[in-house]
Amino acid sequence: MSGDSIEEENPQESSWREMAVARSLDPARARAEQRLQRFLDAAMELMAASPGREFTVQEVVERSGQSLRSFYQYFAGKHELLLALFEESVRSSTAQVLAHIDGVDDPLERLRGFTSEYYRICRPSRGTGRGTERGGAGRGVGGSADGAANAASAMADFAQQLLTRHPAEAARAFAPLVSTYESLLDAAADAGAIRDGLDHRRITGVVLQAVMFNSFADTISGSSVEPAEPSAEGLWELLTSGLAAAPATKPSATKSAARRGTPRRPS
Amino acid sequence: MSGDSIEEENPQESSWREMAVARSLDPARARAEQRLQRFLDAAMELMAASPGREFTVQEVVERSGQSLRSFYQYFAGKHELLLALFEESVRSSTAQVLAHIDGVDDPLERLRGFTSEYYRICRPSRGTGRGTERGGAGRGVGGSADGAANAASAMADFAQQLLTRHPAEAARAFAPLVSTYESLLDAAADAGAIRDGLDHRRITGVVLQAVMFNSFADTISGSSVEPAEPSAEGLWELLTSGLAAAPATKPSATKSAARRGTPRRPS
DNA sequence: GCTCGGCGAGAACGGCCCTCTCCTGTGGCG
DNA sequence: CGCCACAGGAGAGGGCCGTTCTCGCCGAGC
Repeated sequence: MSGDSIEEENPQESSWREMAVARSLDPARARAEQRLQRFLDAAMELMAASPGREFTVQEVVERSGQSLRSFYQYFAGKHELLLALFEESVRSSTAQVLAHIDGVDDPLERLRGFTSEYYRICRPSRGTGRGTERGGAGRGVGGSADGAANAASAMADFAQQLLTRHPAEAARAFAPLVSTYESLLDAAADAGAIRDGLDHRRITGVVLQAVMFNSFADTISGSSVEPAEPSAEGLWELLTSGLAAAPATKPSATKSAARRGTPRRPS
Repeated sequence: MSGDSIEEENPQESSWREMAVARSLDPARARAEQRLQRFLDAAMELMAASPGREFTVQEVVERSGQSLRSFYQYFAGKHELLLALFEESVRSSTAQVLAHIDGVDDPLERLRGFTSEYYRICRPSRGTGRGTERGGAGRGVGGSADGAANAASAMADFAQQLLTRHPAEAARAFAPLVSTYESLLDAAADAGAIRDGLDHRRITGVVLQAVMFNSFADTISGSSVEPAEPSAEGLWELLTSGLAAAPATKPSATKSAARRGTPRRPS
């Protein structure tokens, strides 16, 4: 371990040496990264093109205009491609949701905004709106933010698999989202907006899981795909107030939020 | 739709006709049901034997001592076998959980008992305790309750797939559990134990989903597989009380439950 | 005895992931 | 200008799996 010290030499000498090597390697690296990105883009396009369907490696290869051989040079297997896609999706979703609550100051409101926006993102076939069908491919490494966000719902499909079959990698992939949410919880707790004594890490897991897989709840309860919009509010309201009978000492803000959530379905 | 009325004839004539046909078919039907059950049992044994792993049709066929041909006579595909297994698992889980709260009277306590017991059932590798390795196969159709319950955790693995790929069937399979939970909610609401104005159907979906896939929450938050026991209480407590800052009118039970949840990890 | 339906055995097929080999285009070098 | 190294495309092939199909056995009824 830490065996690179074998090659240590004078700092300045090694520095220009590295520079030279880097200059020689840089184009190669750039090309490699672009090729890799082409695979990622192709996969994203496929997921966006027919959501719910599982693409095949062949399709990715064909769409990317590269070869199977190259694919397995860059990814140890299909699984790694999916993992990379998923990581990027989590990263970009986190960024998007953070941007959404950018101007908000109240910690509880920030928590609410984060939750409901993440809910919206994870909702299938209810993305940012635009299709991104033939979106530009081959940007730099960190460029395609909205494409990733759009595919976030399709990602949830894969998230299950990842969560059950490769928990460690899943945890790593979720890390940015988790730490973000946890710090939002911390801030809310510091402000006294939520109760004390909660295990924020665990709450984070429960909430994110519930939000991400909320569509399952609709399916389980048989309400198919209709409800669409209002359940973000409903979920948030359940999350904050719980089921317990109100002791009638709640501040009125809770009340009004609850009222908006459940307007006696006319069905 | 509703096209079976075409074959309607005189009631009495068709009745003895049916009787005769039934008498002729009955042994055949019995044999058929037993064969079918052998497939189901074999699949359950496989799931119990190596949880998490996905069995193959071949394995089921071999273990059941029957032939591939028979398999496809009884099931349109692997998918239908899984669906049958899943339906049975839901049924038996529902029964088991209902039995668990059998002597309880207080509606809120019944709700709590149902929730936490279902949580326990869905917890992976934390079944009723016994292994059921070479459990008896070939009972009647509705007999193998504990085997099904034990495999419930492995079922969750499949539940995801079913929920995303065949929502209608999934909803049908979940129906008994859903209606049971919903009626528990209704009872609790009638007793004033939970707030008014909640959409019980939707709450049912959300809660069942959260409980069933709670292990995902642990994975997401990175707490791996350690937490085991206490989170059933934690989840129930979150569910009833929510996140909102307590107005200091809660009974002290809430406090003590929360304390157990967050012992400041020494890592 | 002879046929006929149920069923086991298992070959065959197609789709998938992945590996491996062949071969071409390209760029550096004497 | 000829040569070599090598990245990368094309695609055949192997293994696994679900699914289908064919064959042959065996017991039951005419």
